[in-house]
Amino acid sequence: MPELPEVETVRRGLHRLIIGRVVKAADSDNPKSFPNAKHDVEAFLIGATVSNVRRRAKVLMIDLSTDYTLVIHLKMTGQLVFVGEQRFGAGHPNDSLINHLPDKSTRVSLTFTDDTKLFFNDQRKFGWMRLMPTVEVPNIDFMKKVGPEPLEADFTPSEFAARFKRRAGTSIKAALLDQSVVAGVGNIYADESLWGAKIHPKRLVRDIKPREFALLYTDLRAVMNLAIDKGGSSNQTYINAEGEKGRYMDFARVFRREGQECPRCGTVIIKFKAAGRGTHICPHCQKL
DNA sequence: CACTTGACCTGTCCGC
DNA sequence: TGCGGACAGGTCAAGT
Repeated sequence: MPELPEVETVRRGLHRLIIGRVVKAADSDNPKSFPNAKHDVEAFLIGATVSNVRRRAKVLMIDLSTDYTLVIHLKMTGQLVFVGEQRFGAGHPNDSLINHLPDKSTRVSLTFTDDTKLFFNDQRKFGWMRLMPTVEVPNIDFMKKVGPEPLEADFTPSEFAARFKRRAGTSIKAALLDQSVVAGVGNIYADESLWGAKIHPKRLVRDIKPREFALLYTDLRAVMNLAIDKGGSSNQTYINAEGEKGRYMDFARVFRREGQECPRCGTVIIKFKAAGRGTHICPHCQKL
């Protein structure tokens, strides 16, 4: 699923819903989804109070009163869904998304002392949840190499352009997807921002002009901020912490719009493979 | 080092 | 209706 805007949407929901709740039980059916030793879970998760919910790149961190943290990566199909005091009534839009939980994709279930629950669902099992000391989180390999947060106020256009230097020989799309260049960009917002900046995804980084980097910086931030505002993109499986879909796909300009007209010039949008991923462009606006 | 490709999984959709 | 293959919001460990 989830790129920065989707993970941020989940974070905001969890921040509102689970802080202060106390963990009573933790169950998992899949060691790869939750590879923690039982004695650690019993010592540092059971009985712990949720103190904060943070995000770095596409990684979520649920901080606990025990100075341990649940670190979570949703990868392609992960969901974190809170089921509260009352479930939705039959006929409610979220009814079918939440009321059946847990289901066959549930990898981890947390139960709080008030009997509310947090489910980690993940159809493809790529995602994971790990319990570790809070001070150790910055030392995991991913955190050490991940690039800056693109939406931070102090992230400048010149820093953005400079981060690409190391990837001069690859395509701009591959570089955008590289989490060590800039944090949080995935396939949807790579395509959307490259369309905004009128850059063909297969162009080499070394051939991108400073003026084009400036446009890409501006559009990437605009697209991600809009996506957060719309609650993310629900292309297939993504839902937020309350089981709701995001609405950014209603605003998408090229992603998954092959065969439809470019909203800027009317040329038919095409799809092909770039950087190993399905890629969408306007062939008139984005020339190689 | 920098770059590309396959692997990790399950489910769905599309063409025959 | 069945079956094979391609494909799906992401990283990694390998290979060159």
